[in-house]
Amino acid sequence: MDRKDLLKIQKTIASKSITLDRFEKIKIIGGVDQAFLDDKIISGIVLLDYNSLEIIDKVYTVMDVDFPYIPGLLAFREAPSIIKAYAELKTKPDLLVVDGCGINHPRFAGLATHVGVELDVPTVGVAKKILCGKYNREPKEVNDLSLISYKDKKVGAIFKSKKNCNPLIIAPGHRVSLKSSIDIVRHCLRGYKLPEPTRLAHNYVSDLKKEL
DNA sequence: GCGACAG
DNA sequence: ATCTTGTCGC
Repeated sequence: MDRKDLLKIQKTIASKSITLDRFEKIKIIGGVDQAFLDDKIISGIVLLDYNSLEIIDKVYTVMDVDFPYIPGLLAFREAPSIIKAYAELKTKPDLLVVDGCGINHPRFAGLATHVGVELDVPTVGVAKKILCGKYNREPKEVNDLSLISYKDKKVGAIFKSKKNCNPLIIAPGHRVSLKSSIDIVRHCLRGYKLPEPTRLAHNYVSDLKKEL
């Protein structure tokens, strides 16, 4: 498959993505992240109780990396491993927080959207850097935000989650509105820059990496 | 043409 | 993402 085929796949993914709230009341939320070890990719998913944000369960998978990192095509590198890890879960979360872009992507099909559509699961994307789009004001005060537009569409928000930390980029992945995406991430903050699902998933895979 | 560019 | 100690600043 050449680049053209991959872009076509992303356009199909984008056409299937939904930016409306199509999820059940959240009781269990999941966070997913990746770590790399040589030519292996480790995906870890952590399930948390949405109210207490306490860990309920964790699963992980290890796969061979078969695609390079190319901005805009991250999903082809990381989604297969995330999907495999998701299949290992006995209990499925009501929504998954993915580290990376959602619809705030050149073709509106970032990693969170890609995974959400392929699994038909509600997802929110949380990235640390902006891939595309523009916003009017840099949020400086904690809890402040500015909406991100791309090709005349509101695709996400740049949000100041913690003092002295760079703002987060929040966007709908699939089956979640922009407003809910922001509310959910806010709910999951516990004094750290990253929301608990993603933060704990990151700690999980980095710990696994040491043990393996 | 030039620069930017999730993890 | 990853390689890595100390260090500046809240």
